[in-house]
Amino acid sequence: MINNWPNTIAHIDADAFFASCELARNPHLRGKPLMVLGKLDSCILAKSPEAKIAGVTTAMPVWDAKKLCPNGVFIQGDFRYYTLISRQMMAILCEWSPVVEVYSVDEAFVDMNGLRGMYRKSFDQIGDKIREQIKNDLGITVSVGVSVNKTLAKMGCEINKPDGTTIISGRKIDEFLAKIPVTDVPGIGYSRGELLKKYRVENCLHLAKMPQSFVQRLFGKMGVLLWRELRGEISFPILSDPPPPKNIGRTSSFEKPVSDLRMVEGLAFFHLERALNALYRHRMIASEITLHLRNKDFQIYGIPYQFSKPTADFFKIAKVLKSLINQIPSGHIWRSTGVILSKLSDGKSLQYDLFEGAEKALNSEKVDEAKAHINEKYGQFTVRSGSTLYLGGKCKKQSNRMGLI
DNA sequence: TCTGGGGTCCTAGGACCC
DNA sequence: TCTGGGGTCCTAGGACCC
Repeated sequence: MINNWPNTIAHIDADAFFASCELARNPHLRGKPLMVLGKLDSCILAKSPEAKIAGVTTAMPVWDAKKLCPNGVFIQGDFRYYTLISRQMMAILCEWSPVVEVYSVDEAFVDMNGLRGMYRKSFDQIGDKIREQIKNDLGITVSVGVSVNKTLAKMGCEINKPDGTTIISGRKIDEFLAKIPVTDVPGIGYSRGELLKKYRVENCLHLAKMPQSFVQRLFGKMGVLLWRELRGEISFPILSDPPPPKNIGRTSSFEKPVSDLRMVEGLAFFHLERALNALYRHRMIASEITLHLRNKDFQIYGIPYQFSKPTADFFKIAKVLKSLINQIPSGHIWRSTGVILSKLSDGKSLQYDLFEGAEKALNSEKVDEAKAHINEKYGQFTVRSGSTLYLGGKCKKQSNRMGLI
């Protein structure tokens, strides 16, 4: 049988995900402007439709949102709960297709090839059924876009939000692109948008009809990949097995900028534990650590250190971190700090250094493994090192505010 | 826009080698 | 220390995403 859909991908995107999750467990708040915050007195991470109508935007500072919505409901984000709902949403998608790429906490790509025959339904009907099932089971709404590749599926998903299904068939691509500004293409942000404006390329159809040499010259390799997707070709296949991370970083701001290096040390060690928990979860080891700092003018300082061989040993890494903290230039006021573990490799290739004593290394690893196990089961900071106490009683508060305990 | 935290990919250019 | 040209590796920084 001839298949006039050479490739079919769906993009599923939850509508105002964090806010929808809160409304699902607090139905009495429906109809009110609701906003989810990163931490207290910070910025808005998600908002209900009512808050959106009032003019609240994502990343807006809380005090501005309070002016727009004096009677609004402000809720501190509960990322563990959102992760739980996210997993359930992904599980529903896996019931529909064997190939699902989890793209972010609230988004996924689904391989739709062959599903039409299997379910004896149109793509439109399948999209509607998926939305219906997620709404009934989880109490949140999602939007669905279906097209020939990821970029077009994602763009389609955006135009019928919330709670809509959009199909962009191969024949309808040009008609669709003509209505969409170039800055709505995922991969074209502010600066690429500004550049295209100078060439008077404003809608996506215009961009898709430009010669390849033009996009190559302007945006290099990435530009050509995007341009091909706009033309209905495939540059980005679905990755149902996520590749291992290349870096693991954990950073955050201080409540107020600080110059006291003991405060920097406390927060840096706090983030070292978080980063190592993630490293153990992935069963990986790191060859490099960078102490990450940002000053009050938003300039970034990174102080890197290369290990003689890849490691995941807490004590070894903590000692290095301490030495990096001693290298911090004086006379600065810091607004954020953290730790980045990079040059990661598979932990199974870990070789013990005979010269420093295999027994010590094994014991140290046992402690780390037990800690990771407990933290995985009972929460991230059930067991942690004493170094984070430098936060001077603020550690618990800080982590509470990030919704991590 | 007065700015949260966690990532990825690409590119230019310097260091180094023959 | 200057003189060539070509290759590779690495890093910093830009741009973008959610």
